Amino acid sequence: MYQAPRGTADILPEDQRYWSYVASVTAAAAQTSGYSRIDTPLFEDTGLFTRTVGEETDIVSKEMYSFKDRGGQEVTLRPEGTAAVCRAYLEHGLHNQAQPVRLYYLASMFRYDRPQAGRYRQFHQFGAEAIGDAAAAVDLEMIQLAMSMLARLGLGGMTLVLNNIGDAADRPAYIEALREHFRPHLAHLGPDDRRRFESNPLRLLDSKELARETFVGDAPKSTDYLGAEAQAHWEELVGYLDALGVPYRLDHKLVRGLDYYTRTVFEVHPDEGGAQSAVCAGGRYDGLIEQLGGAPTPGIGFAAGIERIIANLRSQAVEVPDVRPSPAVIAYTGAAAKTAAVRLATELRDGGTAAIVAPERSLKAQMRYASSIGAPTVLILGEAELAKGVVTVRDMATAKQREVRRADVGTAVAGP
RNA sequence: GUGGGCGUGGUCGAGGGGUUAAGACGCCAGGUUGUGGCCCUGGAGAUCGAGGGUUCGAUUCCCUCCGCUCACCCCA
Repeated sequence: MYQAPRGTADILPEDQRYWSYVASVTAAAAQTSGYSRIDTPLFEDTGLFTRTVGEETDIVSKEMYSFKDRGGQEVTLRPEGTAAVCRAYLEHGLHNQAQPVRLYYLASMFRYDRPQAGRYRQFHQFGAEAIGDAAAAVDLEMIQLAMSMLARLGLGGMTLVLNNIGDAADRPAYIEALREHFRPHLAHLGPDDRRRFESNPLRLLDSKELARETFVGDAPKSTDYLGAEAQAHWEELVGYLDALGVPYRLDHKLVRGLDYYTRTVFEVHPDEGGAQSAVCAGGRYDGLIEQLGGAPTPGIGFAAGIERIIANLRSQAVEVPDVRPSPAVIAYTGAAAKTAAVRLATELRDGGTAAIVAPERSLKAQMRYASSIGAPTVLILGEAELAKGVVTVRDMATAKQREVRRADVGTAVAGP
């Protein structure tokens, strides 16, 4: 027997309601903030990701679904959305439109990870990007979009975590300061953390092994190493958040895994959550467009994990409407009635009324079938009805039924 | 890639080295003459993840592999 590939999942009819709910609510939230939908290809040139996300990041170095197509092109199933949106922004000259350009997407992403709770190899993200405006007000807008989207979904207990990792120019001094700070403790570090010390000292800040160590809490803060402009930008953003009463938690240990982030970085976590719990994460990427060959252009965005959002909808028991159809069922007895049943079903569908013909069983079994699929009404066609030119219309909720002339069935079923 | 837990019919889930492997849900059919949801009865459906080993005999013990799952790395 075949199984779905590791880390992938089938979305069965009974679960579809969560997906359509999330799709419609997130789209409405995005549009309320002025964001337009964009869709980009499922795969891209591999170089798009290696150059933007970062060669040394785990995403690029070990998690990409890359392959060579029949023409010899190196392509990769997209592991994240921002790079592709920026590519499209440049490719279609969106920098010639009024800036900033506000875009959102809802799409599958692919990462070759070991699956665990809240993490899949094929997963889905809602993402929003605002490209072409460096103003702190846009940072605020992006954060508000993330938070309002979660609120619209009916999710509570979400905490915004915020930090500022400075501009690319600020980074070297900060990294050096971190190394200085951790160097005396090198002897106490495990192999993973020694590796971090060398490759990416920022990662030491969110190391789980070191989470209890006081010398991590005492580590230098990136916000103390901001250049003048980044500092002003940061103070403006925090000022907005405070003025508007947006609750947030400043976390100097929040660093993000992708190379392109600058200045503002943020995540949203449920207060109750397991290991892989962030539902939203994002930040500013002021160097990315330029890195892709465009003019220096600021940008900011975030992505939300749909599977994680749905997990929270379930755990918080948020009411989500069922989207499965509930067609009228046409029951019949006798061979002659079958043709009449098929004809009636056709007419109803042509008139826009959902209708199906019951499976060929006893009337009792047809009724049971109609009941179990949640049919609101059953239309019964038997010898008696055929002879009289009527259809028996049974309301399944009230168990009341009446005879309706054949010609009037369409309006009787469709009407309230 | 590393480590822990698990792997019995569609689903959940007992059991146990030896005649026909419980039960529940679901599915199908009946409970008289053309009618659902409750109830009752019956039925179909499992080579007990795969391969190998120990044994007179294994689904039950051992090994390997595969899969699921949780955690690490990392991340939505």
